[in-house]
Amino acid sequence: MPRVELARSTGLSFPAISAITSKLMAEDLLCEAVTETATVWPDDTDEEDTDGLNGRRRGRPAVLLTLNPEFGRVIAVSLRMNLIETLIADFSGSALAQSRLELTTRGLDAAALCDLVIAQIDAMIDATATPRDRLLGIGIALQGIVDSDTGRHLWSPALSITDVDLATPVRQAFGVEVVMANDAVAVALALAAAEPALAQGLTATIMVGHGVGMGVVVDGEARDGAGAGSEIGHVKLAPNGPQCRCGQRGCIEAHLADYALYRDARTFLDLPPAVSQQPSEAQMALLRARARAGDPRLEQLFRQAGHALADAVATTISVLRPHHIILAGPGLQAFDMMRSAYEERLERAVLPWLLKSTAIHVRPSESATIVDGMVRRTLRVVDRNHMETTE
Amino acid sequence: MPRVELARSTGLSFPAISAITSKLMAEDLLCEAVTETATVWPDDTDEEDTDGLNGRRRGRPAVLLTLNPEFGRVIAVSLRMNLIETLIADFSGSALAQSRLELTTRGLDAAALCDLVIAQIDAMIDATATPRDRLLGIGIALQGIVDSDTGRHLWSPALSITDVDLATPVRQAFGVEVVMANDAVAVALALAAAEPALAQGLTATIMVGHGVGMGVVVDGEARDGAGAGSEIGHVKLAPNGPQCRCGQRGCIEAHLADYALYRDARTFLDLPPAVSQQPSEAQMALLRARARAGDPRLEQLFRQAGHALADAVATTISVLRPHHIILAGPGLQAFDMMRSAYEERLERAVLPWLLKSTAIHVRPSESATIVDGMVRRTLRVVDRNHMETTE
DNA sequence: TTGAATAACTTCACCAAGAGAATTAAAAAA
DNA sequence: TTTTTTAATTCTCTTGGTGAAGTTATTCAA
Repeated sequence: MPRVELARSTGLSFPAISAITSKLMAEDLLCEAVTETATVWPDDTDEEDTDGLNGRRRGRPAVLLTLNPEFGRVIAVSLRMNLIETLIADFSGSALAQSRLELTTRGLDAAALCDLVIAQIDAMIDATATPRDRLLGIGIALQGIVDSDTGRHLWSPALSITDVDLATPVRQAFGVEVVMANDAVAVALALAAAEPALAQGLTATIMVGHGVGMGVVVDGEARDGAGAGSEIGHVKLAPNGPQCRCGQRGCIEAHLADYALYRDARTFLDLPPAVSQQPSEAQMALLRARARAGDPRLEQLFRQAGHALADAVATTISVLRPHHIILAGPGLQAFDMMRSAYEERLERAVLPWLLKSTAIHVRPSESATIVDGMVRRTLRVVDRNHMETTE
Repeated sequence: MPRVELARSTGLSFPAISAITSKLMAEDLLCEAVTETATVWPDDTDEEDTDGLNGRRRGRPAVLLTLNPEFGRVIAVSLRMNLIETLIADFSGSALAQSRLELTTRGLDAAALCDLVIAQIDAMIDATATPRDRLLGIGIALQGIVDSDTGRHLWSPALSITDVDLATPVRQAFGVEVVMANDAVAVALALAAAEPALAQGLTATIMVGHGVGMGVVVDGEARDGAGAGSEIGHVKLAPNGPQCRCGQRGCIEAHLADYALYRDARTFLDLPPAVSQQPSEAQMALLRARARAGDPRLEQLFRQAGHALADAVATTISVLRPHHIILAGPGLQAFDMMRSAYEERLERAVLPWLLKSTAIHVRPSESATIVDGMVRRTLRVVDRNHMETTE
């Protein structure tokens, strides 16, 4: 945040940083933070003189620079099974307002969907009294297949329509940049931002929840274009496996996603029916509770899910050879029940030399992670465009 | 090749190109080609004035620039099952000499392997009377797992030893840059260079031969670091499938690689034994001939191989979502017998929206493709280093 | 309180890379 | 020969950066 730190991290010289930051401050994009009395310093020196003055050092103290939160705002939308989540954030990424709209998404046609998304965005703008010219960008995270080149939404389990262009109408409605991404990419970004260790090298985030998706992040940044999102959930484990929502059989998702577990459990257990085959969070919690209570059939179901998860990880390691794999999403709340089956299968499904060179992290993230990550992605794109235009 | 073309392709201004090229010419890196009488022009104009003068146009003709072949030389080594192939090329990438050394690679220890590789390189230098200071780089393409960060050779089916550091001794012996890569990456580069259409966007090259590997090329360049090479061959199709050389079971490779096909065929057919379980090219040709002659058991074997190939393609598409997939390597010489099974399986194993957005190309390349691609890779790295140091 | 000491910034002179305009060069067409 | 056309160079100028020196704000020690 202080200029010295910027100089160190960018490798640029000190005068260059000075020039750039003063230009950005003239644009009101950056501003100097109020000098706090208890400034925390990075403890990168091995000196013994750690005096009692709360980490203060001699010399002129660094002036902290922050993004001016008032420079503008971005809106992130997460569109998934029976849920449209919307969030508006200021330029520093802090949330100002959010909304959740539950509805049967599979009942929508393309026009209705666009109208709905636009209405949600409008509502956010109104709720926070955001001037139109202060809206800098809109990010839409989608559950399903996004064409990385065109941004079109090719297919989603949440929708009965295919090949939807959501970006163009929204861009026309608000006249700002619209960023489309797979929701797993958004989660991957949020997790990489939260843990700096995961923002080093190639990180693949497998998100297990309503579906099974994957996002790829390189050095903390989403990969542009092809290769950013992945449909690991629709890799086939067996030619004649269980039915998947995608229409094919034997997909990893059909063994591992919440809808698959709930559907399979209902064949031998009395459980309340799910709306559009999509169990709610409460229903999934119930399922886990019953399994933990010791139902051997449910235990077997979660063991099979563990196998499927191991196969997803094994395939990802073999094909992508990432430095890190993050297992994320609400589905991981049942990881304790999958663990032994997962580990046993993983051992046999990946070459040991590959397994050794990949670190696997389990982070059962919440649903808010999607819009959080999407805000980051959108801000990043807005930033980049701004640089290019004012350069 | 001419300066105008460089300006167009790089987007730099004309004076900039002039300055850069004249600097490089002073370094003897570039030189002007002799003005040929029948200069071939790019036919990018739609003008009707295509006179009979063999494509000549009005105006000052462009001076063709070429890399000075005498600027230096690079050596590429391909290390694979029972074979060490070596090639020395001039700075323009033209081969000057090559050698093939057949031996039982699995009998070597680390020191013997290093000595052997160094001896092969020495032989190439001597054979072409290359002054030591003219050797700019050495590229080594390996069958097996290469650690993209350290360049260590973690595991190879061709060797009984694991975790070998071949780069350091070779670098010390010759004092030049040593580039390590998976052999599939080398093939991918060679194919991308041969067909400009394949050098656009993300291209995954699946090489089927002694093993099954994959190389990833983005816009004609090998991806650096993690994610360049992939062990798609060791993705598992079934937990208890056929035995693979890697020690695990059910790998794609164990259904598809030449050694697997030959081994399985020998269980029901009289065929000459293979050296170290590695059938020769002649033996594989014999196998294909017998299958084409109409042996139903062999036809079934190749159909199963077709299924495994489809699964490899399906997994690659789902995880990587590339623009192009190239199926390459000698194993594809039997593609006609795999085709129907391959197509039928592929249809069921990939989401149609993904399949539609990936172009699949079949290129049964020869073995020389590996060293060819490795020369390109090495030249590219040497170039880059040169730029950085003289900058 | 008052001056070192220290560290964060700033200013200034300078350099290098590239852009645009005008100039020179080499060939075909008139 | 002269004109036209296209390639390449030269010149000037802007821009984005560096290094060296100067300025400012703060702690510590006399």
